[in-house]
Amino acid sequence: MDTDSTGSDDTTPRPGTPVRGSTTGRPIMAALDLFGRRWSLRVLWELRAGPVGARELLERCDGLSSSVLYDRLRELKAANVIEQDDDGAYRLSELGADLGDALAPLDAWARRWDEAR
Amino acid sequence: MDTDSTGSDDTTPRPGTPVRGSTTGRPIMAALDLFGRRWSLRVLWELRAGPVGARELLERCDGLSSSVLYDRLRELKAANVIEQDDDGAYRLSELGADLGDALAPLDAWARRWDEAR
DNA sequence: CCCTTGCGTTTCGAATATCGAAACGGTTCG
DNA sequence: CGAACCGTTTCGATATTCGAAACGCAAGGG
Repeated sequence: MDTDSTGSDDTTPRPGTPVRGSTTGRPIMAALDLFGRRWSLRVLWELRAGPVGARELLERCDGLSSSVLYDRLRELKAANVIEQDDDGAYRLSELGADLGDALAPLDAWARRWDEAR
Repeated sequence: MDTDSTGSDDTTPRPGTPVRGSTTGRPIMAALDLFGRRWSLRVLWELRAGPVGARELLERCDGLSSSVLYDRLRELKAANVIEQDDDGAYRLSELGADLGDALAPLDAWARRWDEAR
């Protein structure tokens, strides 16, 4: 069924690949597509602190269903943002850790957003 | 239909409000919910450069349907991230402009992501 | 041994979000 | 008047997500 052992598929946004809503292939557009999928950013967020197993991710993200979680994990893995260690738990790749850092300003913004409520 | 003239509704994430997937109301969770909706980040991205009309937003975001666009515009407006000027065009609020800045590292990351492909 | 517990994972019908195209009302300009 | 543009709404078709159940596997206890 899937000849690609990496788990990638042609619906996973990657830089250099045409993306939903944009045929330019600009990296930011691929990123906005990938992270615009529900729970995508949240899963990333929960992985910042360190490796987390799939079942614990489900507990931490109340309302996330396992089917969608595994869709996201597949996509993020195919995008080289996360990896899976030998005991099955998921963790950010080197690139993914950078992404976590890139998301810090968003966290800071959200706090200002809260104060301005 | 809607008694609130600001256009807000109880499905629009706001800081201090319980959010899909989290009852803690932590600001970042509300943000991740709001921006995890399809086209949400992209619309924000297209507004960074300045005011844009709805019909032009539709052209810039190939694949975005008008119905969803207006859902997003309503949500972002209710969240005080964007505003609408007198001639109908949309622009970032002060808070929204800060958000645009907070998203810059994501753009930088996406480029590194592209290089590491 | 079996039985329970916890894990990562898959399946599939139901609920919801998004698409896609058409239309409405308003304004401007010829 | 009528064509062209605008912001906006509607609604059936399609895609995504939910939600709960189950599978196979490994570890540990009775």
